Amino acid sequence: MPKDRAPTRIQQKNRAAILEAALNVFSAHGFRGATVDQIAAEAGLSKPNLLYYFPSKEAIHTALLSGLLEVWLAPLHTLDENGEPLEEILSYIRRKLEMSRDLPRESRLFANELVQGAPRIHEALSSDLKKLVDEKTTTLTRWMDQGQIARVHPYHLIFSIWALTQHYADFDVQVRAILGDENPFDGAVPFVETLYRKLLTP
Amino acid sequence: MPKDRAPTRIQQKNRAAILEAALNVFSAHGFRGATVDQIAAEAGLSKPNLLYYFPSKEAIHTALLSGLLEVWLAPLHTLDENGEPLEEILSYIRRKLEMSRDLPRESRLFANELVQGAPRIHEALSSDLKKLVDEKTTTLTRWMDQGQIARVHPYHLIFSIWALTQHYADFDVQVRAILGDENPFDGAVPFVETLYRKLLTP
DNA sequence: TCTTGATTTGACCATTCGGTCAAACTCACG
DNA sequence: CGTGAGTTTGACCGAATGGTCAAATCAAGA
Repeated sequence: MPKDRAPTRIQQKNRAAILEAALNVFSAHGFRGATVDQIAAEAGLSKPNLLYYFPSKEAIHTALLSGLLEVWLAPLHTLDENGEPLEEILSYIRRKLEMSRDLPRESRLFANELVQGAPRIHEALSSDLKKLVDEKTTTLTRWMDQGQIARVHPYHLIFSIWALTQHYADFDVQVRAILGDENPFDGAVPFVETLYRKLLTP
Repeated sequence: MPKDRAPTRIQQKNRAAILEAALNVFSAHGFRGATVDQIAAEAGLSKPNLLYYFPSKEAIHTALLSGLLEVWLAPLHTLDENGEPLEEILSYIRRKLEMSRDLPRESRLFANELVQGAPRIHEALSSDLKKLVDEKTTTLTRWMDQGQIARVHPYHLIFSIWALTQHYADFDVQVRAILGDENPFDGAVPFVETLYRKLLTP
């Protein structure tokens, strides 16, 4: 394996290619369904060469997940307690919808992991994610106490946003099977916006 | 393999045990992640004995999916065009939530399949499912035309119901990691009901 | 250029997996 | 009981898979 000194150009390029390929393969087939050969082929490397950069299939998956968790939670981080409540929530929702549209592989990577019981990220859920959500629900609750948005169960409000937005990435095949040629997001954006305006307007 | 005459008691019992075990294993690990040995062990049979009842792993999966698709879509079938619109929709939603609570394995079985592109049920999506959804959106649209419920995009209304209700089964680990000991459905039922009342009240 | 560490690979290995088969066992019924 | 169909299994097979290793190749600095 490469020394843990400053990474060479080749190391940077190959590590990036591997993670990109792994994102394709893991998100499409799940951890167990993905093969090292498949990832190596997609990254343009031989299998032993790939295993020169990451010690195991599991290590690739872990690196991918932990690297993307930050990206994945970024929109919720930006929910600003000092902003205008309804607009803050709506712009969070819009960003989540954009992520479903622009980063569907990332969404499906997490969906695969979660639906199978999150064996590899259970830890992060009950620590990092819970902490972040608790922090933001505090803000939501304050807004409700001040009558700036309608009072609803704050945790379920967040769950509903996740469910509604990620549905378009995770279950894309189903959505497209029903909508046909219509672009899902053309209808989804105004639908979801209307929904949350009606729900949250006091 | 057993003759296709009237199934014996043993055949009935073993076939049922296999499908039950397969539901456990496939819903927890996905198609690729499940092994025939695992299913056989859970059904209390040896592997060759299991393969005496079903010709292959794929055949078990197919039998399971097609058998459950009917169950899965039953609640939407019962949406009655002659009923009271909002109550019809709300009782559909309640039934879907009950299914997430009582049949989470079935939900995750389909979720696993869908998130990986539905390679084995794509056909059923664009025929049976689309037909059913088209039929019901016609009813929804008529209700909107008559001003009995608010006008929203009918397809996205259905997607939102699926997303919100199935989320509690499919991403159960995540929900529980955040809610802790609180029973998810205690909060989900009133939350979702409020949401759709506000959305759909004209 | 030469050397040394970084990179790449063909060959190989152990294990797992889906599936087969012939032989053995069991059950229902005449 | 006896017998034939229905049921069960141990042993086995070929392919796929994750991973290893020694040897070969490459690249950059002295």
